[in-house]
Amino acid sequence: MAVPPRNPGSRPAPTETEILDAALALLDAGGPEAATIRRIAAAVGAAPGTVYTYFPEQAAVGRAVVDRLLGEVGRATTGPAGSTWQDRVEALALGLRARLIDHPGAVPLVLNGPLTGPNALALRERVRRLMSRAGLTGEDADRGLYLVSVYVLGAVALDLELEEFCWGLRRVLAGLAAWKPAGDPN
Amino acid sequence: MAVPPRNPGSRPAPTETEILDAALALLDAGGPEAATIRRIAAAVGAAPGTVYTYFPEQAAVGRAVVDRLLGEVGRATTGPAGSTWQDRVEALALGLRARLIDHPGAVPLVLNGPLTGPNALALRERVRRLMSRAGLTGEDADRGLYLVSVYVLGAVALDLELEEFCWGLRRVLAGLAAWKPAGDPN
DNA sequence: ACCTGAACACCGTTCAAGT
DNA sequence: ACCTGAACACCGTTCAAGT
Repeated sequence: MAVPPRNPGSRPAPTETEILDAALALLDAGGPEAATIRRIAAAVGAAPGTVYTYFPEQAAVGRAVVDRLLGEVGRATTGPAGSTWQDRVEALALGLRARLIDHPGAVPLVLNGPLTGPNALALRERVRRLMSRAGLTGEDADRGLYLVSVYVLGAVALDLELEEFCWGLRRVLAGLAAWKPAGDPN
Repeated sequence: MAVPPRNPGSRPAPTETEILDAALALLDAGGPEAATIRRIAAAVGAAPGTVYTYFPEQAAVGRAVVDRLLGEVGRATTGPAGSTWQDRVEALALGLRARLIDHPGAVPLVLNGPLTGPNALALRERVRRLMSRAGLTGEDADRGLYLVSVYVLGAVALDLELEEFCWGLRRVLAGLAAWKPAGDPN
């Protein structure tokens, strides 16, 4: 019953990245229920307990997957220089929507978590700056950010088509634009 | 080892209502993970398998709980006769928010389901009629309904305070009101 | 220091057996 | 016809034991 230190000739110790890759693949293939610790471990050729070397609990794996997706949104969305804040926020919202639709199994993870990973915070800060450029400062900028976040997450959870999504998003952004300034209705 | 047909002197066979009561109580007390089939059965003094006499699977219990909550929203919200459609929609939105905040453990159930129970459909029809009164007809009424639903669910998922919630909701309704009509900005 | 794999305390769901 | 409770195939998490 001698146990080889690691499966001989097989993979070396898994990377945190490999674990997240496996988790996302399971999520994509089998929905939110499929990314179990045991299956993730099996996918990287390790014992279940090994996952706990990298993450303190199952939920932490989910949070890391979510933050990776948010990082991709931030990296993929580079607004054209001359665009308005609405266009830039819309681009980020569409990017987030696209990532979530690519990985529907991850949507429940996004809806449950408090979204406090580093990429989440960076994205939040970025949108806050766009909001303030729109005249929404301080608390109003935060509220505007919440409004947009809420809209995107809810729209994905309710399976809005792209057309409906854009229809509503523009309405939301119009509502925000009309708020502070004295109204310049062109 | 003779087994009495039912726990002697104890409860008779559980009602569907009793099962839903127990599920909601567990949800309230212990969050979304707590309402397991086994615990629901224990709470009504029945064997686990008994639950399957009433519901074909665990998810069906969750859907029934959600539809009960939506029914309460509809029954509790009777708009004052002379109010505008915005006021009525806002009242329904606030009612839904209140129910969900009373039962936070049920929020994930609302976000996952397709919301097709009878009470969900009735509520949907009611909001659709309000929307059409606002000049949003046909597809636009549906989109407006989606927009409001999306907003409420997302706002609850992200823990918006009442003040933020109303701030955003009015912005959303203003965006809707400004859509079809030629604009009567008072 | 890190990994294994057995063990613990749970799950949802099914179904033969009882009444 | 309906309910029981054992059984099956899973879970997340812990931890002694090995290297």
